[in-house]
Formats: sequence, structure tokens, C-alpha cells
Amino acid sequence: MAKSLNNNLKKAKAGKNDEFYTELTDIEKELRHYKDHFKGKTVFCNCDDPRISNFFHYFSYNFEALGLKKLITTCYKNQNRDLFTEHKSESAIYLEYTGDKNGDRIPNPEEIGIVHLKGDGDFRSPESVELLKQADIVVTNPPFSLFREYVEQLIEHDKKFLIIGNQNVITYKEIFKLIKENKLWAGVDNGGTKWFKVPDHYDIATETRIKTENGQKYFSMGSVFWFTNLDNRKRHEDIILYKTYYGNESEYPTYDNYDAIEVNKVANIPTDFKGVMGVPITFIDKYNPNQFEILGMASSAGYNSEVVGMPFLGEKDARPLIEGKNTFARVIIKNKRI
DNA sequence: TCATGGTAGTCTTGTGTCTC
DNA sequence: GAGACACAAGACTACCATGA
Repeated sequence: MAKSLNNNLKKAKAGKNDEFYTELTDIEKELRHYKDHFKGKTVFCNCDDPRISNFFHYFSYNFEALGLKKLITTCYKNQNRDLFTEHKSESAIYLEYTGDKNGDRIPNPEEIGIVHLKGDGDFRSPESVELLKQADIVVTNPPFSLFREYVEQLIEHDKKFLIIGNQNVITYKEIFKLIKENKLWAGVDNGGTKWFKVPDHYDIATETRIKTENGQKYFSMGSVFWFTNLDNRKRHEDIILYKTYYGNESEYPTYDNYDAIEVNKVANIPTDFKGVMGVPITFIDKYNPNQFEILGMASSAGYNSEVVGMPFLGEKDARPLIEGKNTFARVIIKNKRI
């Protein structure tokens, strides 16, 4: 792995670089698949600057079209209008919008209620939790470094949600458990490169991941997924399979430490193999629970039967091994239709 | 109690391939 | 050729056990 990557990692971790602001086009592309879910609902967008947030923009400008009941957004320690002001204030605000009042179909400042919070607006604060309790659906881009904690809170409060996270949160054992239990799944517009607005002071060594347009710095997060528990059409679409295992056995080696075959690409999942297969984590983006059964995931160096979902035949390294060489995390699946 | 070593778990972008 | 997409690694930290 290139050193620059790990330098970036260290910088990101040291600086807790969680100020990534989602592009409106990315929000529009995903939300268009859920229009029927929002009628009569209260939407909560926290972890974002409500007066600048594209999530607030989308829901306030589409309030009537979606038939929303109320829109609530909170902001962490930031009361200034500038998008990337330092979080110097110890208190925060939240905004409430209940729709157009003057008939111009535009969310005017006088129609948006601004309420000062006593605390810093952290999603874990009692004030934010009380706002969360009012909500039916949470839609936001939570801090990536707190993704697990954020999802845990949503599940604890039994909320519907549509949130953004890195592709590899799939490998977090807590998140994977929810995927396996059909309590969380991928959204529709996943994969590929998404650009996020970041503050000027963000110092990321990899210049190919930074661009500047009209004076605004953008950062590419690589493969970013939407995660949700709202039903969507993609979840019911079969993965088109065309390859066969029998006659091409050499393309599907058996793992050293599991009684399963390696499928190196989702597109290569065979049509005719009824046994256990290990597939890349991007499988989750295309997963149809009527087509496949998820047994588990082999990802880290330690074996946990509940996580992996099948017997371990090795000694130490629980990652799938092929002739002694470990692969990246693999989702362990079976085809239900064979 | 502290140092050391081993293990488990977490973290994020780079790069090769494909498509237009 | 450019952009989009799919897939992938190893450095680092926390934690625990062990021994001095």
C-alpha cells in the first residue's frame, strides 16, 4: 500500500475530518427512488449545517411534492451562516419547517423556525435524541468516524433511515449483523466516486482526490454507499447470472480455511453452484434476499462463528485464504434457487 | 506495575478494468 | 481518452496476556 494512503489515514484520524457535505445531485439521484415513503412523515436531518445543508435544501424545496409533515435539521456547534466556520460556539441550533405558508412554494426565512439548543447539537445529546424521537425518517450524511454509533442509535429508536457511509462499513461486524438480519441494506445509487464539499483547511495528500470549483474545495471519498431500511426496487431485482461453475472449476478455487469457493467478482457468481461461495463485499449493493442467503462474512484475522456463519478449517487467520494468500473481506452466501 | 508481544479490529483511498 | 465503476491492503491502535 502506498505510504501516502496511510498518511491520509493518519491525518484523517488525527483531525477527525468528518465535515463532508453531500452534493445536491447525489441526494436527488437517491431520493427519487423513495418518493412514496415520505408522505405525512417527519424527516430529521442531523449532523449537518441546516441553513446550508443540501439535505435541508432538498426536503424544504420538495416539501409539498413529497407531502411531508415536518422537516427538522440540527447543527453541531455551528451558528454561523458560512458553511465551514470553525465550531467555536458551544451551543447549536435546530430548524423546523412545516411547509410553504405564503404560496410562493419557496422556503422563506420567515417560514423556517430557528431554535437555539442548550448543548452542542451532538447527535448523542439528550436534545438531539428528543428531536430524533419526533422523526419518522432520518436522512443525512453522518460522521464517518461515528457511523457505527450513529446506526446503533437509529436502530435503538426504531427509526427509518437513509444515510451515507463508506463502502467498507459493510465489514464492520455490527453493521454486517444488521445486513444479515435484513434490518439494513444498500440504497440504489451506490458505488463510483462521489464528491463532497470540504473546508479549505482540509489537507489531504492525494491530489487526485481533491478538486476545486469556483473556489470550493471538493474531496472524493471513493466508493460511497447509501444505507437504508426503506424498501426500494433494487432490493427485489435478481442479479443476472450467466457464468457456470461446472466446466470452469479452475476459476473458482476452494479456500484453504473454509469449505467454500472463491468468486472474485459479483458478476462471476455461477448459476449452477449450490454450495457456499465467498463474494466481494460489493455484493451487498446488489443483494436480493429472495435470490441469495447470506451466511456470514469472513473479514478479520479472528474467527467468530456467528459472524462468519460457517465452520473454520484453519488455524489463525480467519480471512479467506487461497494457497496461503488472504483475500479481502468476503461475504459468505448461498444461492436460494438451486 | 510496567514493558513487551501477539491478536483483533478499524480505517480510508488507489488502481485496474470497463464503458461510453 | 475520460470518466465511472468494482475491487482491494496493510498500517495503526486498542486490548489482553504474560513475564520481569
